[in-house]
Amino acid sequence: MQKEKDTSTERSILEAAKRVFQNKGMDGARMQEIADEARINKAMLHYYFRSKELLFEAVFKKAFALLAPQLNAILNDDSSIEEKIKNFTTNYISFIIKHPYLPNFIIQELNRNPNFIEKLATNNGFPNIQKFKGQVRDEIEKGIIIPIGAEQLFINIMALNIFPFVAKPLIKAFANLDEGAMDALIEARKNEVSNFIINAIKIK
Amino acid sequence: MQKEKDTSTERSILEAAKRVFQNKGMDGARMQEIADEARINKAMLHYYFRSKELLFEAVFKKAFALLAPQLNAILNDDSSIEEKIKNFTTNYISFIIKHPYLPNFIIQELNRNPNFIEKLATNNGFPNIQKFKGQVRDEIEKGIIIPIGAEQLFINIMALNIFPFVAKPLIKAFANLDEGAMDALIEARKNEVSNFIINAIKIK
DNA sequence: TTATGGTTTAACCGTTTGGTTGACAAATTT
DNA sequence: AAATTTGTCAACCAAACGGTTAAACCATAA
Repeated sequence: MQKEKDTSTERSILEAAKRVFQNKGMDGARMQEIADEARINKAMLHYYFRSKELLFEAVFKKAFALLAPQLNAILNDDSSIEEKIKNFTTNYISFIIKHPYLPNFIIQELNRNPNFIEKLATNNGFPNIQKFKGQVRDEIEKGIIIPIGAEQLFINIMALNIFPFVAKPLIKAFANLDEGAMDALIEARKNEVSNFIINAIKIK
Repeated sequence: MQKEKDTSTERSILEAAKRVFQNKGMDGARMQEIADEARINKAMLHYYFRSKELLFEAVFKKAFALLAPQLNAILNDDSSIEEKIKNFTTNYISFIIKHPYLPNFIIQELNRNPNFIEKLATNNGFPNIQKFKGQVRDEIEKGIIIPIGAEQLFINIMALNIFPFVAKPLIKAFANLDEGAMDALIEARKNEVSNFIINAIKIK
């Protein structure tokens, strides 16, 4: 029929699979539901992707490929740490507001199967902390920021940016927030978070 | 046989169910596996808990009941915010090191079924932010800490404490850490995190 | 000793699951 | 236009699933 490698059928399967896997996870997802969502026969899923496992892998890799460049922005960019934190925080939160399912999906499935990350870690473009490490040491030496391990700072930045999306139902309940108030809180974090981090590490 | 409400069988089912549910989640867990783990017949699971759903609820509520008092420590305690942050951080991280599965389990299952939290929110002892809110406003007025929304501060504290456990596989990969190095990093956070937060909010 | 009532088991059941098959339709090649 | 390849479907399958049943088991009370 078509010669394009990306058949329209293949694309609609991937989109449907993305929606279902992200809502229900690997274990909770059903092949029949994905087929219905894509409005095709269940046999087609196997024709294009052979098995549930492989279809899931395709979806997962695509999701991860979306996230990775965002993280490389803070790890491999050349600007100062303060600038990086400001840019990353605004950009990352805007990005996740558009893909709210993403962090949860990746974290959940990586915990289910930690070896999974090895299938990704070999790819080039996989985020790596080396350059960031050097930069942190540099700015500490120059007296720009207080002494802190690059790994700890990196964890803190990730945590403050990602956690609210992951723990949304929990936070909503503890703080008595409805959906709208929670979204407003997250929106405000675009500025709040970078100020918080910079306050914590910058020498005035 | 026994008249105790907590039969040894019931206890061993709950323990087995905890292990299996925490590793595989509600959808990934199998009743047969729980039975094998508890070394009893599968029918016993239904005899004591009627259905998978109810068994899961029992495990989930128990897990949540373990976590809730930890959070109330920071929300409803009377000491100053600085003291609370210091105590909470050390205590909470020590606590989670002993129950590393907990945050992930609760977050994962709450995202799968957000209505679930309503079954818990009615209980007394359910964490609530009201008192903490007043305290934050107070210390801001007195010039002890910088202006910050209580909700934002609460999210930040939760994020910095909990996130590393939730995102462990991801962080390990990005920072090229083996299990031991990662554990050392987390251990160090008992002090790191409270310093970081206090640096960020305290007026010197 | 024998009823009694909670506890435990092996075997079973209907349904759902991921996956397969074989026939057929629509392109592509010859 | 015939032959071949690629795409699509309804029907099917064996295995796994959560849950049930009926009979056995066993400590205690009568």
